[in-house]
Amino acid sequence: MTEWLTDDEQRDWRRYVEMQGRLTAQIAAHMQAEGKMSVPDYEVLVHLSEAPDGRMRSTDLIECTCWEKSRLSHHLTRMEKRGLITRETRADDLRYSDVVITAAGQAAIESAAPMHVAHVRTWFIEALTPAELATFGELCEKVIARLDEVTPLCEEAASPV
Amino acid sequence: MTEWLTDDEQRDWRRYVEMQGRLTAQIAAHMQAEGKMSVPDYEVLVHLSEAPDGRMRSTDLIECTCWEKSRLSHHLTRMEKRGLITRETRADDLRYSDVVITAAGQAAIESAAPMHVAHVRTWFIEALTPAELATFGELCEKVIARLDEVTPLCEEAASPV
DNA sequence: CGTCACAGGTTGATGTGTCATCGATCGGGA
DNA sequence: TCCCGATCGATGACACATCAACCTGTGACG
Repeated sequence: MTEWLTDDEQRDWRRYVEMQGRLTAQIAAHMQAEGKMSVPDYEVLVHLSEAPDGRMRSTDLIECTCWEKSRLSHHLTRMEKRGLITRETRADDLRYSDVVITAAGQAAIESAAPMHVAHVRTWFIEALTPAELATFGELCEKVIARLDEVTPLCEEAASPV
Repeated sequence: MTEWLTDDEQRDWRRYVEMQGRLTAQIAAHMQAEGKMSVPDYEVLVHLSEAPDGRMRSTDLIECTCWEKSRLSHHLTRMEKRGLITRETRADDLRYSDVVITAAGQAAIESAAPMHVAHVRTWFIEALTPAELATFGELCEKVIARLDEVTPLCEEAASPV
């Protein structure tokens, strides 16, 4: 309707943007410095380490992470180079390939996880009371619901003509 | 204290992570597709277009954006190549240089701004009631306060020994 | 007047994300 | 049996972010 935001809307939007930028940067920097890995590395390793045999198909990793397949592929190449994972083509269907966590990857995730949790706790969870945190979570959920609802419409609106 | 998060804490943290990832991706993708520019382009152009004469020193842009100077320099190089800005060394102090928005840059920002506002409105602001938005903003503010408070301590804690 | 520390700004190397495209394999229907 | 479409995954080109090193005016201090 309106073309611009009200002062209140703008204030709250900018607060969110500032918070998310700083929180993301803070966590990424410390993960890199102390844990010797990037946030994306961490994400992949968490999923792998929770999977049976520390092994998953690429397709399932895409599902878990919501990444694009090319991003995953590139990232796995780099992680393989660093010795955190290996790739194995599946015998039963040659199109698929398994991603397997290595011992080094396992060790890395085990040392990084508690640190990451501590950071989330320090910079985010402890900033709010339990009730506030619950409220915050619900509001995030509402935004997610909005995205769920709106995204398909946009996809359709963008393609025709 | 604890090494892991409670179920509630984890749920709310993951909601936040999902929301922020999807919202960021959604906005960036549409800015690129419809506005023909990236979010960083947009940020630079907004500041320039608001400055008198559409002109600012690099140093002041760094101040506004909170970017590293090398990031700004690289990005300005790309924007210059795309014709959105030009650079001019200042006559009075050769160390400084001015960044100036071009007519094309002005046109680009003027067409992109309402679109960006509409997206923020659609995917974020309208997902919440005004009261909820205000609450959300306050909670963000609390997290920011936490970051303000903790960051200097971390800097100190990270360096010694 | 030197010279020297420093700040503004650039550059190159490296790691990362996205897009478009491609090669290969499987599964189903003529 | 043979093709055909769909799917998995990889790749190359490019945009972006960070780090470290660098060049160069300026201004302060001897």
